[in-house]
Amino acid sequence: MDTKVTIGRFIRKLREQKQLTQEQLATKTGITYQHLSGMENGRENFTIDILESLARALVCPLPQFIAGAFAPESTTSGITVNRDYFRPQVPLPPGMKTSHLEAAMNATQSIVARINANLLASGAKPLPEYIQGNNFSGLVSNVFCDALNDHSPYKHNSHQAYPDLINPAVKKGGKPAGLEIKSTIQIGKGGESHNGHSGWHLIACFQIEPLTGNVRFIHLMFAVLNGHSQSEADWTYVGSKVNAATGSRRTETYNTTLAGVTKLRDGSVFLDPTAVNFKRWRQKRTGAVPAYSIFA
DNA sequence: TGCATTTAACCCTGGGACAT
DNA sequence: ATGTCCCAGGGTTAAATGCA
Repeated sequence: MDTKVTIGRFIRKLREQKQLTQEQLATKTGITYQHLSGMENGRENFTIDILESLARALVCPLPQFIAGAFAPESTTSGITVNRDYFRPQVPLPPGMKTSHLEAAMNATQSIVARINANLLASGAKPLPEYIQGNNFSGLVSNVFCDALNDHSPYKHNSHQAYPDLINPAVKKGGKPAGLEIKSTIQIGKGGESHNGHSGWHLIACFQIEPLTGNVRFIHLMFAVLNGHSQSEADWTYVGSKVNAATGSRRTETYNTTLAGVTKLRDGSVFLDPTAVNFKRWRQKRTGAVPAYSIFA
């Protein structure tokens, strides 16, 4: 679609939402209503100055204004993950397939994009700008969990219980196979949690597009980690400390050790090489590099 | 070698459920 | 009311690495 038409339609949409006539908006903007009409219908060009005035009159910051105008297209294109980035040789939890992951990743990206498109279309900010960063990652983690529930054999566990997901069809020692999900924006971070449990873990790294607020998965890694109480634990206890200044107590936390992080990195099942430069990551392992590893 | 960039390590935040 | 167990994570910076 022609850019003038796209922006023009968005101007009309915002104007109607604000219940302004063309004449009223034109007066606020300092242009004639004929000029505004021409812009709304994609006939006339417009300068940056006029766009700024329009955005101001419509109470929508210019960056969000531009993003909003183009957001509907971003919800229908460019939000599916690149299949070439999957590494099918990497071992996955029992019953999990890369096709399940692909569907869940696309569903997650799509949900966030649809929320953002609605927000931007009404002149609001994209979703991540309303939410503190760590909590937004929590949101992504929750949406991704639900998408895996819908698109894989791994189903919701009970609320706030470990692990996040279980595969009831695969039982080991009477217990269903479990999968713990973490999501983060920090590339290659490994795991940081508050339980340090044993079992399958999935770390999903994503990026946030600046203007649209949409998310894009760039790295998924799987590993079976040893719990903090095991002899060769993949977690290190960080402890519960009191901030002397605020009195705030830090929640008990476990970080994955470099050995645990190496296991996870070996299990990189999806990696966008344009966003993740793993070649400089450190490793700590006892045995040989597995054939499926990105380091092999 | 010196500067720029990236990573690993460490410190930090919010909340709820439940037993005592 | 308090403590302990869970849930969800990010931000900063010294050190390591890349590169001209």
